[in-house]
Amino acid sequence: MEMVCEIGTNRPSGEPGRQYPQRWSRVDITTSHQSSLLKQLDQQRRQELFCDCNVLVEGHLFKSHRNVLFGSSGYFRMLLSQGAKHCTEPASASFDVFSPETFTVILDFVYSGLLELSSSNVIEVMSAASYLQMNDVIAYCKDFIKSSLEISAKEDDDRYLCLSDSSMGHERGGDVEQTGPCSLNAQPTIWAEDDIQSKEYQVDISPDVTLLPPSPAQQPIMVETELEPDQDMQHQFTTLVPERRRRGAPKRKASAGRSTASDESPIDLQVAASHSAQKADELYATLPTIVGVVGVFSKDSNPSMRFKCPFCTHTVKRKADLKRHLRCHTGERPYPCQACNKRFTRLEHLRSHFETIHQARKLVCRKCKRHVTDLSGRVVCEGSRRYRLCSICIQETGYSGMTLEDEEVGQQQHAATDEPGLLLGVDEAEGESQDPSWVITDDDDLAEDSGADLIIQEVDDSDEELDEKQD
DNA sequence: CTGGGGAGGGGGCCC
DNA sequence: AGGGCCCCCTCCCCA
Repeated sequence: MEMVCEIGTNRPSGEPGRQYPQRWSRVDITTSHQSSLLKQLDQQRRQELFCDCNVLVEGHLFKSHRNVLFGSSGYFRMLLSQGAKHCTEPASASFDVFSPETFTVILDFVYSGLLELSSSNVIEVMSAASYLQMNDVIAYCKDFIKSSLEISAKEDDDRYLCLSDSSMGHERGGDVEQTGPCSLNAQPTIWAEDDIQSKEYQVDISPDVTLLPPSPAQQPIMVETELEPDQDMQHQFTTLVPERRRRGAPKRKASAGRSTASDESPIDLQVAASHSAQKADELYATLPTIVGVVGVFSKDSNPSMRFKCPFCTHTVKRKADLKRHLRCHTGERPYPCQACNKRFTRLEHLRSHFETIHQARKLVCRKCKRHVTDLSGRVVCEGSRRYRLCSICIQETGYSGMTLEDEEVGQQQHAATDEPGLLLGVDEAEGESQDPSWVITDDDDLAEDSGADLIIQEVDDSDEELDEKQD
Protein backbone atom coordinates (compact mmCIF):
# COMPACT_ATOMS: atom_id res chain seq x y z
CA MET A 1 0.00 0.00 0.00
CA GLU A 2 1.38 3.30 -1.02
CA MET A 3 0.47 4.85 2.26
CA VAL A 4 2.44 2.27 4.16
CA CYS A 5 5.46 2.77 1.95
CA GLU A 6 5.21 6.43 2.66
CA ILE A 7 5.45 5.69 6.31
CA GLY A 8 8.49 3.64 5.63
CA THR A 9 10.22 6.66 4.24
CA ASN A 10 9.99 8.22 7.61
CA ARG A 11 12.60 5.88 8.86
CA PRO A 12 16.11 7.18 9.23
CA SER A 13 17.53 7.23 5.75
CA GLY A 14 21.10 6.72 6.74
CA GLU A 15 20.57 3.09 7.64
CA PRO A 16 18.43 1.60 4.94
CA GLY A 17 18.93 -1.95 5.91
CA ARG A 18 18.03 -1.56 9.49
CA GLN A 19 14.58 -2.47 10.68
CA TYR A 20 12.57 -0.21 12.92
CA PRO A 21 9.60 -2.30 13.80
CA GLN A 22 8.63 -0.05 16.66
CA ARG A 23 7.96 2.81 14.27
CA TRP A 24 5.30 0.86 12.45
CA SER A 25 2.85 1.72 15.08
CA ARG A 26 -0.82 2.27 14.79
CA VAL A 27 -0.26 5.93 15.43
CA ASP A 28 1.91 6.30 12.37
CA ILE A 29 -0.56 4.51 10.21
CA THR A 30 -3.39 6.58 11.55
CA THR A 31 -1.48 9.77 10.94
CA SER A 32 -0.61 8.78 7.45
CA HIS A 33 -4.14 7.70 6.79
CA GLN A 34 -5.49 11.00 7.94
CA SER A 35 -2.98 12.87 5.88
CA SER A 36 -3.78 10.84 2.83
CA LEU A 37 -7.47 11.26 3.37
CA LEU A 38 -7.07 14.98 3.70
CA LYS A 39 -5.08 15.11 0.49
CA GLN A 40 -7.84 13.25 -1.23
CA LEU A 41 -10.42 15.66 0.07
CA ASP A 42 -8.29 18.59 -1.00
CA GLN A 43 -7.99 17.16 -4.48
CA GLN A 44 -11.72 16.67 -4.59
CA ARG A 45 -12.24 20.23 -3.51
CA ARG A 46 -9.92 21.58 -6.17
CA GLN A 47 -11.62 19.43 -8.79
CA GLU A 48 -15.01 20.41 -7.33
CA LEU A 49 -15.86 16.78 -6.83
CA PHE A 50 -18.57 15.88 -4.32
CA CYS A 51 -18.64 19.44 -3.08
CA ASP A 52 -21.82 19.94 -1.18
CA CYS A 53 -21.20 23.30 0.38
CA ASN A 54 -20.95 26.65 -1.36
CA VAL A 55 -19.32 29.44 0.51
CA LEU A 56 -19.69 32.90 -0.93
CA VAL A 57 -17.12 35.41 0.29
CA GLU A 58 -17.59 38.88 -1.07
CA GLY A 59 -18.89 37.44 -4.30
CA HIS A 60 -16.20 34.84 -4.58
CA LEU A 61 -17.51 31.29 -4.57
CA PHE A 62 -15.67 28.55 -2.70
CA LYS A 63 -16.81 25.00 -3.17
CA SER A 64 -16.06 22.64 -0.38
CA HIS A 65 -17.34 19.72 1.65
CA ARG A 66 -19.71 20.28 4.47
CA ASN A 67 -18.19 17.46 6.46
CA VAL A 68 -14.81 19.10 6.38
CA LEU A 69 -16.18 22.51 7.26
CA PHE A 70 -18.31 20.99 9.95
CA GLY A 71 -15.30 19.35 11.45
CA SER A 72 -13.13 22.43 11.32
CA SER A 73 -15.26 25.36 12.27
CA GLY A 74 -17.62 25.96 15.11
CA TYR A 75 -19.45 28.46 12.97
CA PHE A 76 -20.08 25.94 10.23
CA ARG A 77 -20.99 23.37 12.84
CA MET A 78 -23.75 25.64 13.97
CA LEU A 79 -24.77 26.53 10.48
CA LEU A 80 -24.73 23.03 9.09
CA SER A 81 -26.25 21.35 12.07
CA GLN A 82 -29.27 23.55 11.69
CA GLY A 83 -29.83 22.32 8.18
CA ALA A 84 -28.65 18.80 8.79
CA LYS A 85 -32.02 17.30 7.99
CA HIS A 86 -31.98 18.77 4.53
CA CYS A 87 -28.57 17.64 3.54
CA THR A 88 -29.63 16.66 0.07
CA GLU A 89 -29.44 20.27 -0.94
CA PRO A 90 -26.00 21.89 -1.18
CA ALA A 91 -25.40 23.99 1.87
CA SER A 92 -24.46 27.56 1.33
CA ALA A 93 -23.04 30.35 3.40
CA SER A 94 -22.16 33.91 2.63
CA PHE A 95 -19.62 36.16 4.28
CA ASP A 96 -18.76 39.78 3.90
CA VAL A 97 -16.78 40.19 7.04
CA PHE A 98 -13.52 38.93 5.61
CA SER A 99 -11.93 38.83 2.23
CA PRO A 100 -11.76 35.93 -0.22
CA GLU A 101 -8.00 35.93 0.20
CA THR A 102 -8.41 35.42 3.90
CA PHE A 103 -10.88 32.63 3.44
CA THR A 104 -8.52 31.04 0.94
CA VAL A 105 -5.86 30.89 3.61
CA ILE A 106 -8.28 29.36 6.05
CA LEU A 107 -9.72 26.91 3.59
CA ASP A 108 -6.25 25.84 2.53
CA PHE A 109 -5.45 25.24 6.15
CA VAL A 110 -8.57 23.20 6.64
CA TYR A 111 -7.72 21.00 3.71
CA SER A 112 -3.97 20.81 4.08
CA GLY A 113 -2.91 21.82 7.55
CA LEU A 114 -0.77 24.55 6.04
CA LEU A 115 -1.51 27.97 7.38
CA GLU A 116 0.07 30.67 5.28
CA LEU A 117 0.54 33.54 7.62
CA SER A 118 2.27 36.80 7.00
CA SER A 119 2.42 40.02 8.91
CA SER A 120 -0.03 41.49 6.48
CA ASN A 121 -2.70 38.88 6.79
CA VAL A 122 -2.36 37.47 10.28
CA ILE A 123 -4.81 39.82 11.93
CA GLU A 124 -7.48 39.28 9.37
CA VAL A 125 -6.93 35.55 9.34
CA MET A 126 -7.21 35.50 13.09
CA SER A 127 -10.31 37.63 13.00
CA ALA A 128 -11.88 35.40 10.41
CA ALA A 129 -10.89 32.37 12.44
CA SER A 130 -12.46 33.97 15.45
CA TYR A 131 -15.60 34.57 13.47
CA LEU A 132 -15.57 31.01 12.21
CA GLN A 133 -14.69 29.70 15.65
CA MET A 134 -11.54 27.94 14.57
CA ASN A 135 -9.59 27.93 17.74
CA ASP A 136 -6.54 26.15 16.42
CA VAL A 137 -6.11 28.76 13.71
CA ILE A 138 -6.50 31.47 16.32
CA ALA A 139 -3.83 29.83 18.39
CA TYR A 140 -1.41 29.67 15.48
CA CYS A 141 -2.10 33.29 14.63
CA LYS A 142 -1.49 34.31 18.18
CA ASP A 143 1.75 32.45 18.22
CA PHE A 144 2.73 34.14 15.01
CA ILE A 145 1.87 37.56 16.35
CA LYS A 146 3.53 36.89 19.63
CA SER A 147 6.66 35.80 17.91
CA SER A 148 6.71 38.70 15.53
CA LEU A 149 6.16 41.08 18.36
CA GLU A 150 8.86 39.39 20.37
CA ILE A 151 6.99 40.08 23.49
CA SER A 152 8.79 37.20 25.01
CA ALA A 153 11.71 39.51 25.58
CA LYS A 154 9.69 41.41 28.10
CA GLU A 155 11.52 40.23 31.15
CA ASP A 156 14.78 41.22 29.61
CA ASP A 157 13.17 44.45 28.73
CA ASP A 158 12.58 44.98 32.40
CA ARG A 159 16.18 44.20 33.09
CA TYR A 160 17.20 46.90 30.69
CA LEU A 161 14.82 49.34 32.23
CA CYS A 162 16.32 48.65 35.57
CA LEU A 163 19.79 49.14 34.22
CA SER A 164 18.76 52.23 32.44
CA ASP A 165 17.21 53.74 35.47
CA SER A 166 19.87 52.73 37.85
CA SER A 167 22.41 54.23 35.61
CA MET A 168 20.59 57.46 36.07
CA GLY A 169 20.19 56.81 39.73
CA HIS A 170 16.44 56.78 39.51
CA GLU A 171 15.64 53.25 40.18
CA ARG A 172 15.38 51.62 43.49
CA GLY A 173 13.57 48.63 44.68
CA GLY A 174 11.86 46.02 42.64
CA ASP A 175 9.26 47.95 40.82
CA VAL A 176 10.59 49.04 37.54
CA GLU A 177 9.62 51.95 35.48
CA GLN A 178 9.46 51.74 31.82
CA THR A 179 11.92 54.30 30.79
CA GLY A 180 13.66 53.00 27.80
CA PRO A 181 12.71 51.62 24.50
CA CYS A 182 14.93 48.63 24.30
CA SER A 183 16.75 46.06 26.26
CA LEU A 184 20.26 44.84 26.49
CA ASN A 185 19.56 41.21 26.95
CA ALA A 186 16.98 40.18 24.54
CA GLN A 187 16.00 36.73 23.63
CA PRO A 188 16.83 35.77 20.12
CA THR A 189 14.17 36.53 17.64
CA ILE A 190 12.07 33.52 17.13
CA TRP A 191 11.04 34.45 13.63
CA ALA A 192 13.62 35.38 11.14
CA GLU A 193 12.95 38.48 9.16
CA ASP A 194 11.86 36.46 6.21
CA ASP A 195 9.65 34.50 8.46
CA ILE A 196 7.85 37.58 9.51
CA GLN A 197 7.44 38.80 6.03
CA SER A 198 5.96 35.60 4.84
CA LYS A 199 5.76 32.60 7.01
CA GLU A 200 4.20 29.43 5.93
CA TYR A 201 3.12 28.03 9.16
CA GLN A 202 3.43 24.30 9.00
CA VAL A 203 0.91 22.63 11.16
CA ASP A 204 1.21 19.01 11.86
CA ILE A 205 -1.83 16.99 11.23
CA SER A 206 -1.41 14.64 14.06
CA PRO A 207 -3.99 12.48 15.72
CA ASP A 208 -3.88 14.95 18.56
CA VAL A 209 -4.98 17.78 16.37
CA THR A 210 -8.54 16.80 16.18
CA LEU A 211 -10.64 17.63 13.25
CA LEU A 212 -13.59 16.04 14.87
CA PRO A 213 -16.07 18.52 16.19
CA PRO A 214 -17.15 18.61 19.73
CA SER A 215 -20.74 17.99 20.15
CA PRO A 216 -22.86 20.82 18.85
CA ALA A 217 -24.24 21.25 22.30
CA GLN A 218 -20.81 22.39 23.35
CA GLN A 219 -20.90 25.18 20.89
CA PRO A 220 -23.09 27.86 22.30
CA ILE A 221 -23.89 30.59 19.90
CA MET A 222 -23.34 33.55 22.09
CA VAL A 223 -20.11 35.33 22.62
CA GLU A 224 -19.40 33.02 25.46
CA THR A 225 -18.70 30.46 22.81
CA GLU A 226 -15.26 31.89 22.56
CA LEU A 227 -14.67 32.28 26.20
CA GLU A 228 -13.20 28.98 27.05
CA PRO A 229 -10.99 28.59 24.05
CA ASP A 230 -9.91 32.18 24.35
CA GLN A 231 -9.18 31.77 27.95
CA ASP A 232 -7.03 28.92 27.02
CA MET A 233 -5.35 31.05 24.43
CA GLN A 234 -5.08 33.78 26.90
CA HIS A 235 -3.49 31.50 29.33
CA GLN A 236 -1.15 30.29 26.72
CA PHE A 237 -0.38 33.81 25.70
CA THR A 238 0.23 35.12 29.12
CA THR A 239 2.19 32.08 30.00
CA LEU A 240 4.46 32.59 27.10
CA VAL A 241 4.67 36.26 27.84
CA PRO A 242 5.78 36.66 31.40
CA GLU A 243 3.83 39.49 32.76
CA ARG A 244 5.36 41.98 35.03
CA ARG A 245 3.20 42.89 37.91
CA ARG A 246 1.25 45.81 36.78
CA ARG A 247 -0.61 48.37 38.64
CA GLY A 248 -3.97 49.29 37.33
CA ALA A 249 -4.39 46.20 35.31
CA PRO A 250 -7.65 44.67 36.28
CA LYS A 251 -7.11 41.05 37.03
CA ARG A 252 -10.17 40.08 35.17
CA LYS A 253 -8.79 41.53 32.01
CA ALA A 254 -6.33 40.00 29.68
CA SER A 255 -3.12 41.83 29.32
CA ALA A 256 0.20 41.15 27.87
CA GLY A 257 2.25 43.42 29.96
CA ARG A 258 4.08 46.55 29.25
CA SER A 259 6.46 45.59 26.60
CA THR A 260 5.86 48.13 23.96
CA ALA A 261 6.27 47.85 20.29
CA SER A 262 8.99 50.35 20.59
CA ASP A 263 10.15 48.73 23.75
CA GLU A 264 10.80 45.45 22.11
CA SER A 265 14.28 44.24 22.38
CA PRO A 266 15.31 42.17 19.44
CA ILE A 267 18.85 41.08 19.50
CA ASP A 268 19.19 41.84 15.85
CA LEU A 269 19.34 45.56 15.47
CA GLN A 270 18.53 45.40 11.83
CA VAL A 271 15.45 43.41 12.52
CA ALA A 272 14.66 45.75 15.34
CA ALA A 273 14.96 48.80 13.22
CA SER A 274 12.79 47.42 10.55
CA HIS A 275 10.17 45.86 12.74
CA SER A 276 9.95 47.48 16.10
CA ALA A 277 8.45 50.70 15.02
CA GLN A 278 6.11 48.97 12.66
CA LYS A 279 4.73 46.22 14.78
CA ALA A 280 1.79 47.85 16.40
CA ASP A 281 1.10 50.11 13.48
CA GLU A 282 1.23 47.14 11.22
CA LEU A 283 -1.27 45.37 13.35
CA TYR A 284 -3.52 48.36 13.35
CA ALA A 285 -3.09 48.92 9.68
CA THR A 286 -4.10 45.39 8.97
CA LEU A 287 -7.15 45.48 11.12
CA PRO A 288 -9.95 44.31 8.94
CA THR A 289 -13.14 46.21 8.68
CA ILE A 290 -14.68 43.95 11.20
CA VAL A 291 -12.10 42.50 13.47
CA GLY A 292 -14.54 40.27 15.16
CA VAL A 293 -18.23 40.07 15.35
CA VAL A 294 -19.99 38.68 18.29
CA GLY A 295 -23.55 38.28 19.18
CA VAL A 296 -26.44 36.02 18.53
CA PHE A 297 -26.08 33.99 15.45
CA SER A 298 -29.14 33.79 13.39
CA LYS A 299 -29.68 32.48 9.94
CA ASP A 300 -31.86 35.42 9.10
CA SER A 301 -30.16 38.24 10.87
CA ASN A 302 -26.69 39.58 11.21
CA PRO A 303 -24.96 39.33 14.52
CA SER A 304 -24.82 42.51 16.48
CA MET A 305 -21.75 44.40 15.40
CA ARG A 306 -19.02 44.64 17.95
CA PHE A 307 -15.31 44.56 17.59
CA LYS A 308 -13.69 41.67 19.29
CA CYS A 309 -10.17 41.75 20.56
CA PRO A 310 -8.21 38.95 18.92
CA PHE A 311 -6.20 38.48 22.09
CA CYS A 312 -8.94 38.29 24.67
CA THR A 313 -12.66 38.12 25.00
CA HIS A 314 -13.12 41.84 25.27
CA THR A 315 -15.44 43.45 22.78
CA VAL A 316 -15.96 47.09 22.02
CA LYS A 317 -18.38 49.04 19.92
CA ARG A 318 -15.84 51.04 18.01
CA LYS A 319 -12.75 50.19 16.09
CA ALA A 320 -10.94 53.09 17.68
CA ASP A 321 -11.65 51.66 21.08
CA LEU A 322 -10.30 48.33 19.95
CA LYS A 323 -7.17 50.00 18.68
CA ARG A 324 -6.77 51.63 22.03
CA HIS A 325 -7.47 48.39 23.82
CA LEU A 326 -4.94 46.53 21.69
CA ARG A 327 -2.21 48.61 23.21
CA CYS A 328 -2.61 46.74 26.43
CA HIS A 329 -1.74 43.59 24.49
CA THR A 330 0.93 44.90 22.17
CA GLY A 331 2.48 46.83 25.00
CA GLU A 332 2.77 49.81 22.77
CA ARG A 333 3.34 53.00 24.71
CA PRO A 334 3.65 55.72 22.20
CA TYR A 335 3.58 58.63 24.62
CA PRO A 336 6.81 59.03 26.55
CA CYS A 337 7.13 61.70 29.16
CA GLN A 338 10.12 63.70 28.13
CA ALA A 339 10.70 64.75 31.69
CA CYS A 340 11.06 61.33 33.24
CA ASN A 341 10.96 58.95 30.26
CA LYS A 342 7.99 57.08 31.60
CA ARG A 343 5.81 55.92 28.79
CA PHE A 344 2.07 55.81 28.50
CA THR A 345 -0.48 54.20 26.31
CA ARG A 346 -2.56 57.31 26.04
CA LEU A 347 -1.88 60.95 25.65
CA GLU A 348 -4.38 61.77 28.35
CA HIS A 349 -2.54 59.55 30.79
CA LEU A 350 0.69 61.22 29.89
CA ARG A 351 -0.87 64.59 30.30
CA SER A 352 -2.33 63.63 33.63
CA HIS A 353 0.99 62.29 34.75
CA PHE A 354 2.76 65.39 33.59
CA GLU A 355 0.39 67.73 35.29
CA THR A 356 0.50 65.75 38.48
CA ILE A 357 4.18 65.06 38.67
CA HIS A 358 5.94 67.72 36.72
CA GLN A 359 3.51 70.58 36.52
CA ALA A 360 1.78 70.70 39.85
CA ARG A 361 0.41 74.09 40.72
CA LYS A 362 1.57 73.77 44.28
CA LEU A 363 4.78 71.92 44.53
CA VAL A 364 4.96 70.31 47.92
CA CYS A 365 7.76 68.36 49.42
CA ARG A 366 6.61 64.85 50.00
CA LYS A 367 8.42 64.56 53.29
CA CYS A 368 8.02 67.85 55.06
CA LYS A 369 4.98 69.05 53.12
CA ARG A 370 6.57 72.42 52.70
CA HIS A 371 6.08 74.39 49.54
CA VAL A 372 8.95 74.05 47.18
CA THR A 373 9.87 75.58 43.89
CA ASP A 374 11.72 74.27 40.93
CA LEU A 375 14.83 75.62 42.52
CA SER A 376 14.31 74.37 46.05
CA GLY A 377 12.84 71.00 45.18
CA ARG A 378 13.32 68.15 42.77
CA VAL A 379 11.24 65.30 41.44
CA VAL A 380 12.80 62.08 42.56
CA CYS A 381 11.95 58.61 41.51
CA GLU A 382 11.79 55.86 44.03
CA GLY A 383 10.54 52.60 42.74
CA SER A 384 7.41 53.35 40.83
CA ARG A 385 6.77 56.51 42.75
CA ARG A 386 7.60 59.92 41.55
CA TYR A 387 7.38 62.82 43.91
CA ARG A 388 9.04 65.99 44.93
CA LEU A 389 11.46 66.47 47.72
CA CYS A 390 12.86 69.73 48.89
CA SER A 391 16.60 70.09 48.87
CA ILE A 392 16.71 69.76 52.64
CA CYS A 393 14.81 66.51 52.69
CA ILE A 394 16.87 65.19 49.85
CA GLN A 395 19.94 65.79 51.96
CA GLU A 396 18.35 64.49 55.14
CA THR A 397 17.11 61.30 53.59
CA GLY A 398 20.44 60.86 51.97
CA TYR A 399 18.87 60.43 48.62
CA SER A 400 21.89 59.86 46.53
CA GLY A 401 20.21 59.25 43.25
CA MET A 402 20.08 61.76 40.54
CA THR A 403 16.81 63.53 40.37
CA LEU A 404 14.79 63.25 37.25
CA GLU A 405 15.05 66.87 36.44
CA ASP A 406 18.76 67.02 36.81
CA GLU A 407 19.39 65.29 33.60
CA GLU A 408 16.34 64.86 31.49
CA VAL A 409 14.59 68.13 31.91
CA GLY A 410 17.78 70.05 32.08
CA GLN A 411 18.99 68.82 28.75
CA GLN A 412 15.67 69.01 27.02
CA GLN A 413 14.72 72.36 28.37
CA HIS A 414 17.87 73.84 27.11
CA ALA A 415 17.40 72.16 23.85
CA ALA A 416 13.91 73.48 23.42
CA THR A 417 13.88 76.78 25.20
CA ASP A 418 15.66 78.82 27.73
CA GLU A 419 12.55 78.76 29.85
CA PRO A 420 11.84 75.70 31.95
CA GLY A 421 10.21 73.70 29.20
CA LEU A 422 7.78 70.94 29.77
CA LEU A 423 8.09 68.38 27.13
CA LEU A 424 5.76 65.63 26.32
CA GLY A 425 6.78 63.25 23.65
CA VAL A 426 4.68 61.47 21.14
CA ASP A 427 6.28 58.65 19.31
CA GLU A 428 5.88 58.53 15.64
CA ALA A 429 7.07 55.64 13.59
CA GLU A 430 8.07 57.95 10.81
CA GLY A 431 9.86 60.31 13.12
CA GLU A 432 10.21 62.72 10.30
CA SER A 433 9.62 65.70 12.44
CA GLN A 434 11.85 66.85 15.19
CA ASP A 435 9.86 69.99 15.63
CA PRO A 436 7.11 70.31 18.12
CA SER A 437 4.06 69.26 16.23
CA TRP A 438 1.70 71.16 18.40
CA VAL A 439 1.89 73.41 21.34
CA ILE A 440 -0.54 73.90 24.12
CA THR A 441 -0.56 77.52 25.00
CA ASP A 442 -3.27 77.64 27.55
CA ASP A 443 -1.63 79.89 30.04
CA ASP A 444 -4.27 79.24 32.62
CA ASP A 445 -3.26 75.65 32.79
CA LEU A 446 0.33 76.38 33.31
CA ALA A 447 1.67 75.87 36.73
CA GLU A 448 2.67 78.95 38.49
CA ASP A 449 5.92 77.45 39.41
CA SER A 450 6.81 76.18 36.05
CA GLY A 451 5.56 79.00 33.95
CA ALA A 452 6.36 77.14 30.81
CA ASP A 453 4.71 76.01 27.67
CA LEU A 454 3.51 72.49 27.44
CA ILE A 455 5.12 71.13 24.38
CA ILE A 456 4.28 67.81 22.93
CA GLN A 457 6.76 66.80 20.39
CA GLU A 458 7.10 63.93 18.06
CA VAL A 459 9.88 61.57 18.86
CA ASP A 460 11.37 59.06 16.58
CA ASP A 461 11.41 56.11 18.83
CA SER A 462 13.50 53.96 16.61
CA ASP A 463 16.23 56.54 16.50
CA GLU A 464 16.00 56.96 20.19
CA GLU A 465 16.30 53.24 20.51
CA LEU A 466 19.39 53.08 18.40
CA ASP A 467 20.99 55.97 20.20
CA GLU A 468 20.44 54.38 23.53
CA LYS A 469 21.82 51.12 22.35
CA GLN A 470 24.87 52.83 21.07
CA ASP A 471 25.31 54.57 24.39
C1' DC B 1 -2.90 45.18 60.08
C1' DT B 2 -5.75 48.54 58.01
C1' DG B 3 -7.59 52.48 55.81
C1' DG B 4 -6.68 56.61 53.08
C1' DG B 5 -4.67 58.81 49.33
C1' DG B 6 -1.80 59.14 45.16
C1' DA B 7 -0.56 57.32 40.74
C1' DG B 8 -1.41 54.72 36.89
C1' DG B 9 -4.25 51.82 33.67
C1' DG B 10 -8.35 50.68 31.16
C1' DG B 11 -13.34 51.00 29.48
C1' DG B 12 -17.37 53.70 28.04
C1' DC B 13 -18.86 57.34 25.73
C1' DC B 14 -19.41 62.19 24.22
C1' DC B 15 -17.78 65.80 21.09
C1' DA C 1 -11.97 58.41 13.71
C1' DG C 2 -9.49 60.68 17.08
C1' DG C 3 -9.30 63.39 21.25
C1' DG C 4 -10.77 63.97 25.55
C1' DC C 5 -13.42 63.36 29.74
C1' DC C 6 -15.27 60.62 33.34
C1' DC C 7 -15.35 56.76 36.02
C1' DC C 8 -13.69 52.72 38.13
C1' DC C 9 -10.23 49.66 39.42
C1' DT C 10 -5.66 48.14 41.14
C1' DC C 11 -1.31 48.85 43.17
C1' DC C 12 1.62 51.06 46.25
C1' DC C 13 3.01 53.94 50.05
C1' DC C 14 2.28 55.81 54.39
C1' DA C 15 0.22 57.05 58.74
